[in-house]
Amino acid sequence: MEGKQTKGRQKIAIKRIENEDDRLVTFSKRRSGIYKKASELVTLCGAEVAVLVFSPAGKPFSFGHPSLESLANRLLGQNLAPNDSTHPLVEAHRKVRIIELNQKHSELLGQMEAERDRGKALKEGTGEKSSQGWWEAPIDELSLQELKQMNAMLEEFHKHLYENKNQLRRNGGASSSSFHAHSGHATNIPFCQL
Amino acid sequence: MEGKQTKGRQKIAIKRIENEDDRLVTFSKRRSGIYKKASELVTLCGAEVAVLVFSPAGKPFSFGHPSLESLANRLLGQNLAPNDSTHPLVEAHRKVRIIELNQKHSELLGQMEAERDRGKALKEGTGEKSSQGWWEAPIDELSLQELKQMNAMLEEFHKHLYENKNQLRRNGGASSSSFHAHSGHATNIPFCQL
DNA sequence: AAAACTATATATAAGAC
DNA sequence: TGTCTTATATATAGTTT
Repeated sequence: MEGKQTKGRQKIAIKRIENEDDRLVTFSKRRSGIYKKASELVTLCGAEVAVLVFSPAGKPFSFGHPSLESLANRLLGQNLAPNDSTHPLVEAHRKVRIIELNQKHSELLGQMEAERDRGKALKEGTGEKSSQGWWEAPIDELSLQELKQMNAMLEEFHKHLYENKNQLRRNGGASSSSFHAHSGHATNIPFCQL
Repeated sequence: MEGKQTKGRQKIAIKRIENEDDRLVTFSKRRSGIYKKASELVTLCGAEVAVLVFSPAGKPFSFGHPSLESLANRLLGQNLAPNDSTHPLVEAHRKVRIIELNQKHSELLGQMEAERDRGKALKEGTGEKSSQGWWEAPIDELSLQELKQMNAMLEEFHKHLYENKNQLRRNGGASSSSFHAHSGHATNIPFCQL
């Protein structure tokens, strides 16, 4: 008699969901959906997948088959010998890497500063310049080696997130103010939520 | 009059696809699907997502969100004190953390047993969803500072890509055979188009 | 804030090109 | 491997419990 019980699934535009409640629910539902898809891919094709998600509030969630942690662990775990936590070679390499990064960073800083002054390029450009995701092409060519490094970084990243979240946050203000507006209590972070 | 033109989508069990061709096709299709989902999550909820996938052959693919690199960089940059790269306490704490992670991991392994992926979402098709790059939203919230770091990170990342691309690739042989059928020329990679 | 529940929008298995 | 099509399996928006 009455038309329908519910409106059923409605079409929505792929743009930020303004209503906070809806956004949160959607975030939760879709995150689960992605995990499911990921796990199916693993099972169906024997692939390995890791998914890292940060809620808009800044909380980390992740899913991974051998798992993000697994791979990172294997890597870090090695140097993680019984007595000596950091393998000298690894540390050394890392140090160098960081120094390089900093240099690179400085250079870019200058360029971007100029860029910004000339008219905040990134903000308004918006549309079409993104015809092809920047990660597409290059990533395809990544070596396993690279990926491992990236994984290790993620691991590190996560770890530090926990350690630092509540403590060091006086990093100059600027850097930390961006996201997670509301007090990130985040004392017990769901590490790998399935 | 003939019944149907095709059988349409058929139900399949979530278990390894034995036929290699089918498996590869499925891997490709689903990977794309996951990337799309990931990008939608980013756009809809302002989340940050990174997906890392290894094809059964060992070839890496990924879909990434800026914050990954951005945050990682900020972190690494920190402990990157002028003189001492690894603070003993931090190291110690890390060790414990990893052990915990491993345990956690073992537990989870039992529950999940699969995850994998596939990619490429916004690319080009479907016009409308790409009206706004997935990174737009989150980027808006990023401080210039963040952006700069992110760029540095990406730069570094890409650079290594090039350097290693032709060299270390003997990772088991299998890795190179799978995808990227067409010669990955990829000489001029679109770095980070802002 | 989680489950359940529709009704519908999407993703995709099969094929064909 | 990419692309397209078709018929169907799934994911999920909106609502309710």
